[in-house]
Amino acid sequence: MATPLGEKIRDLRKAKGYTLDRLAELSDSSKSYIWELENKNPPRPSAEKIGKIAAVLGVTADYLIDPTDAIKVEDATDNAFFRKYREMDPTTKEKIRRMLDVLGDDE
Amino acid sequence: MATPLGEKIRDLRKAKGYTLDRLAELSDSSKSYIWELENKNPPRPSAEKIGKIAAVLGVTADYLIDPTDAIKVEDATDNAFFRKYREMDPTTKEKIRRMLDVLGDDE
DNA sequence: CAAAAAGTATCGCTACTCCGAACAAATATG
DNA sequence: CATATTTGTTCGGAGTAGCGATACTTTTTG
Repeated sequence: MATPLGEKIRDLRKAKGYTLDRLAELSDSSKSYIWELENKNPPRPSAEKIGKIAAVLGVTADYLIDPTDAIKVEDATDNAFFRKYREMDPTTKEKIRRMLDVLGDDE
Repeated sequence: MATPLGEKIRDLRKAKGYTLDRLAELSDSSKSYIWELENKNPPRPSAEKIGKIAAVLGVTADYLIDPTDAIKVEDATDNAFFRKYREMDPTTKEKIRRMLDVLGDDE
């Protein structure tokens, strides 16, 4: 009955020790609405709400929005790659990005 | 008349050379709605729409949502790229990494 | 235990999302 | 030029986000 979004919000909320009411007031929402996000499907919140909730819960909006259950495992190789990538000049970065777009086409 | 969100979307759309129609179809929206997001005051899109639009434009949803200019496009682009990279299969990631090594030689 | 707090659930309402389709402006093509 | 095509703009309306009110159940706390 719960959606990925709902579970993420509840887990994060619990982890921070917030009640529905508390999270609601921190994110300019109502208790009833937070509850609906956690329990009712399908939730279709506004970007603004998700942005505020994400900020309060200390995660990115992208994480909440992503419908997959993205188990994020820290990979040292990936992180090293990203650090290196970030130091490249803009045009090189652009090239790499396009490379990924192309390679990403075939599923 | 234009909001921060609207300007961001338009700038990114133009930079990619997309028409309203093209961006609309890539992000499962309508032409008229994309236009409203870019031009009308104040837009309050759903998280889902923003997520799709952000993905198509190669930035994070957080960048589009953030009303202040705290997040730089370049950072948002890099983060969106990294997120995409991490979801690739190992052999593709390997290819990208080697690509970066090659391009990093010069300069 | 009793009271307070937290969670569950529904309803009515207003304002807004998002679309299709028609219209206008711009640009391509002959 | 004319006009075909592509792009951008506008509008009406169906459906829904998100709130406050209310009421009930479960959990916490003293």
